[in-house]
Amino acid sequence: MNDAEKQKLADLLKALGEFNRLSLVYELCQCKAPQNAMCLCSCCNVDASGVSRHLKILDQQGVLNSEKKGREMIYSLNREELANNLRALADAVEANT
Amino acid sequence: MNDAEKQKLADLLKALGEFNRLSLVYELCQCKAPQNAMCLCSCCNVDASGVSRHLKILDQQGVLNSEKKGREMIYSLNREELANNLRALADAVEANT
DNA sequence: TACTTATTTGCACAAATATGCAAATATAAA
DNA sequence: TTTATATTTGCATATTTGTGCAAATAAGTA
Repeated sequence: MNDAEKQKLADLLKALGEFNRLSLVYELCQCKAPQNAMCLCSCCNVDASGVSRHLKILDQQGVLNSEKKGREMIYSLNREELANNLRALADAVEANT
Repeated sequence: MNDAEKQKLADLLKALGEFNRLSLVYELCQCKAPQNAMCLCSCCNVDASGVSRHLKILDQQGVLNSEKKGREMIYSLNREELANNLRALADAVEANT
């Protein structure tokens, strides 16, 4: 793994490694249907602008899928990619044992 | 998942989500045998005190096993626990799909 | 058009974080 | 005991990060 890949993974883990952002991930985890940002505010101890910023960070790291629908932003969890990234690290950790 | 568990997981992910600490994890990943801190310095862009601090953080989050041996601290990767934590999150992410 | 709602952005600020250096500590070796 | 090596800790500092508030933007509704 080269430095760029390692930095990318570190950025992903850092994005997940904040309480309110992880709460957003778990909240979206429970949702069958995509949710708008206001709907996600309730699981967080931050105001709308804070939620917006957290969602943006998660989106930038590929954790979320986002789509603008009218005046709303609709988010859903990018389940497969996130799970794959986590499992790849788990596999690496157990390799060379 | 309650708040305490969520905070614990966030702390683990944050510990992993820093470039030099993730480098240490990958370095230990390659090692068959446990390593002392000086030996691990080489994979990091920080001096010995910085490495010491990073290793302490990883240790506190259960990522590493540590043992004092003479004047050295010997570290190894807590492979199974780390892999299990990552896979548990991956599983949660893909649940309710 | 005017009004409401959803989201983002600019700003300020407090707290956390990563870092290097020097000193302290611990332990092995001469 | 003196010296060398490994690690930790205190301190200062620069940077990053999370946050709220108010204003700006975007888009639906009356």
